[in-house]
Amino acid sequence: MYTIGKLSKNTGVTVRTLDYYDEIGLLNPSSKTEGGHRLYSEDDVMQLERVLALKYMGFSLDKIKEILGTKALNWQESIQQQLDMVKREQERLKMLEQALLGVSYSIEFEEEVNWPIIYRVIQFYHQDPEEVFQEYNHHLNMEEIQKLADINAKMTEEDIHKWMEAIYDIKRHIHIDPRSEQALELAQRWLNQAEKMFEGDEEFMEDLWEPLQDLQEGIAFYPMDKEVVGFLQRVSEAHKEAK
Amino acid sequence: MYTIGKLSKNTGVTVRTLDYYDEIGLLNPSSKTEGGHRLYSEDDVMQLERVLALKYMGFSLDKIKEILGTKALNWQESIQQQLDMVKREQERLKMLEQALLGVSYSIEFEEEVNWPIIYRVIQFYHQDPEEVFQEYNHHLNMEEIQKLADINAKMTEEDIHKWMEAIYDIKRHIHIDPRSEQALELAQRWLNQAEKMFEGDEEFMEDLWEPLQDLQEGIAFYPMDKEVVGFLQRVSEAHKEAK
DNA sequence: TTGCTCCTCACGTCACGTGAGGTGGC
DNA sequence: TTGCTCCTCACGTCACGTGAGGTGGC
Repeated sequence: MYTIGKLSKNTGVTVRTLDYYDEIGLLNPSSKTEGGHRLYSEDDVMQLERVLALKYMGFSLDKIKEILGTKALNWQESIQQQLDMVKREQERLKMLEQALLGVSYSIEFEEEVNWPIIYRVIQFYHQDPEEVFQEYNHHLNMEEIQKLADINAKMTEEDIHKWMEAIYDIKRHIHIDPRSEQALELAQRWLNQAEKMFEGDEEFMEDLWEPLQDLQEGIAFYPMDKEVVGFLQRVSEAHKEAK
Repeated sequence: MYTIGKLSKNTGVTVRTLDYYDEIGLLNPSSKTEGGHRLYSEDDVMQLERVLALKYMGFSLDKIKEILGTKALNWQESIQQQLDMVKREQERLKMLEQALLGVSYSIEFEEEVNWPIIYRVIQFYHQDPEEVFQEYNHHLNMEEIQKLADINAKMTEEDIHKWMEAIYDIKRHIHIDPRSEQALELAQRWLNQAEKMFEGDEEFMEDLWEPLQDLQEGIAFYPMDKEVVGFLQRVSEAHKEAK
């Protein structure tokens, strides 16, 4: 038999927590002293261990009560629900991370806080992953949109950084002579990063080039915009002529 | 000027939420009617948009109030803090996911809920990722422990499933003749999966073989245990002799 | 004037933390 | 008997949701 204090010390759970579990009927001590002090048996300790295990698995106390109270419970179903929740949360965090990185890099490259850009980044990541690219649905079929979403999801921190760096560099030199060495270099750097992200799938990149042209206030491929697309086209044409 | 209802409709934020933001001083309407109804200006709308953007980035309302109230705020620092939080949370979810999968597969293969195994899985994932493998620190150096932790972190759902399947199959046939075809097949299946997880780094696998031998009640490489290690050794020796 | 909108309380949420003021147990 | 442990309230947390009961505005 353990007093509440002993049990607390042995398990690392606070007295208040045990008190609360008693209050909500999750773990009632199997006996009490005459004075009303709680006494926990070995079975109670086992029950507590089960509670803690389920808590670690992310179940709510209500759900734990249900799970431990039901004999023929469908464990696999409960676990599957938890797994679904974990996966949704992981996706949400992934988007949040990309949004934060996007905002961070935009501040880094622009050297000031640009609210419209923050809104665009947020909007971009706020939607459902697949909805983001729906604006291309005039040009691309579902399979291609899925491919785009996958590429986006796979972008690492470094990818996002390099991608934004390349584009901001172009924005800073948007008016230079497209036939110059520097212009070619800027375009080349952009292309290298694009190829890395698209894993060398040049065919798909070419398919995307057309929709990019009438990218209006499109926010996909942030921070690409019409100016940058225009620059890349000028350089590309200048390069073709030179050959 | 917008009434609270109009603003609510335009932004999708509930009236109660705007009411609350007024209450905590996060967004006070810039004017009121004689009767006390709130009137929001265009500037107020802008402020609300900023609040929503920051909220999406995961900041608390208190923190948002601080960010929007300070002129020369260190944005990068705040964003970095958020990113750190996101990363910690992602790690936690990754461990939670692996623990849930471990429990799910243990129920699937054992066809019943085995609490001791659940505790072991939970304990295994409950620790800090690198602490988990500290029990090998007599045999491995820090670099190798890090390598082990990396391999563990990279295990996909399918890896966990196949790994556990291979081991449970061995447990079910633990007493068969190590020279039999079936024993060789079981060992081979285990080896294939191990090689896949270790990305063919056979040298490292051999370094691990020794510590595995005196795996006491070790919980790493769950659900490996001494019995399984013994089986694999018997098969390996029988195979060498046969050659 | 009649709806509709808006107002201000006020309680509930989830899993406890943090006291307060009083008593049990060795 | 003296500390220490334990007891039962009771408020606070975070960002609102959900009423209740009453008034403003076109």
